[in-house]
Amino acid sequence: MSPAGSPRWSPTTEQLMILEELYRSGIRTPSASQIQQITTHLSFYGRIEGKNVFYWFQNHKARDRQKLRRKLTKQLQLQQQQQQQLQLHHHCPKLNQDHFTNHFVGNFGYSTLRSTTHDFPFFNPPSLLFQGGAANTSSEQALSCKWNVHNPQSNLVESKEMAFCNYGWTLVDVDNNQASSCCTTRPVKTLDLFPLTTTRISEDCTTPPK
Amino acid sequence: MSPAGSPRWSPTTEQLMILEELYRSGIRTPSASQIQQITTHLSFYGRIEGKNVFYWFQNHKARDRQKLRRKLTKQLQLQQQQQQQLQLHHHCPKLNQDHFTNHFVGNFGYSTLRSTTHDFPFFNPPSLLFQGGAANTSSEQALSCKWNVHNPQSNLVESKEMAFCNYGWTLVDVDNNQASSCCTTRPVKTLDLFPLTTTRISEDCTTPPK
DNA sequence: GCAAATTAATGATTTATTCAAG
DNA sequence: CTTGAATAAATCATTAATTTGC
Repeated sequence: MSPAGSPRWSPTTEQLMILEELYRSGIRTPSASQIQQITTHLSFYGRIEGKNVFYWFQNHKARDRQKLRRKLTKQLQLQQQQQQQLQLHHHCPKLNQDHFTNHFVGNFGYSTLRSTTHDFPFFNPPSLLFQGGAANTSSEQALSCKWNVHNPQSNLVESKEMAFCNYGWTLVDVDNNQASSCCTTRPVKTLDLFPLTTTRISEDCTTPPK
Repeated sequence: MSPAGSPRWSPTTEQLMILEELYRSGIRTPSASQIQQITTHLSFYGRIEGKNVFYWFQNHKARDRQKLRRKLTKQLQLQQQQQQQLQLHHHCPKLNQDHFTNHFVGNFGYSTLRSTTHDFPFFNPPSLLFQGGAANTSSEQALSCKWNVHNPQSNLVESKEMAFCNYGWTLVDVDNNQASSCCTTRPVKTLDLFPLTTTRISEDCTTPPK
């Protein structure tokens, strides 16, 4: 029933574990090069394509956020309920200073949580990686585009290449092996994503965080 | 000041005219192959990349919808205002049949328009096109992915290829030169997008619609 | 007329929502 | 119900119109 091609990728346990490891390590929106490297690496454990890696991170990030939001709104509701219950039970016993103070503190706590929901405290920027060769410049008329750009700062002509990333296309600076400057430039470093053999992965993270 | 590389593409007049022509002809979400063909065609009039075409359609469609929505809400507001004014001036003169009829017709007109906003009456499905060769199957490990899928219906193994389209990646059925069935399958026909020489474009639409 | 300063369009990204397979 | 895949909405950022003062 599923000999060669299932219409939809489903990650093997090892693939999932590695992906989650990478996610935990801070990677959220891998670049094209990263995706390629991850894909290559994970294809050792089973069929996988670049788009699968791409979508996995996309969804995982989104659903993390979603989970957080729900948690917070639930907390908020609980808090509000508790407040109401307090008010109900005590039923305006005196309308004294204490009453108002309590109320205010409650609201304050709420708005704090809200703002936390918006700018997520997602660790440090992702640790990036670029291999020596980068994406091999394949046939000219392929679906990836290449072009040259004159950099007024360095007064040099850099060749750019379109690669998929972050929905749609993203630029890959071919010369520097670096994410293009047209995106908000994040600190891009040359780290190795897989410095060890992957056996180290199966250390203790047997239960993926629910 | 803008010799080779501007960080952002800005379409030439001809390019714009052709794009709008295509849009008017019904194309909304061109497939990878379409984008490639359009890009090739438009590159005759100036620098252009596949992603530009892709984004252009994305944005144009979205902003069309937006425009429509605003128009309709404005209409709605006007109608409601008029109704209120009517009620103020006439001030329940008789509460007769006519009054209610009027009111009802107003609301009816609105809700009809609303539903129109949702499932857009965008003409017929886009007239598609696929050239003979399609995307040449370039180097194996490039940023586009290829794989095989077993089709239970035809009992054949089809090769698929990832191409960019509709945000992120989309499948291109290499064997059939046809958009993948994983997307909502629209009637795909083999029509020529540019049957005539492009000189026919500059007929009368000298002023792009503001 | 013509540049500096604002504003409006619109190209490019990111985030949220939806669909559908398992 | 989970989650891979796809689409739509919202947002950011740069360019082009335009206004304004000279």
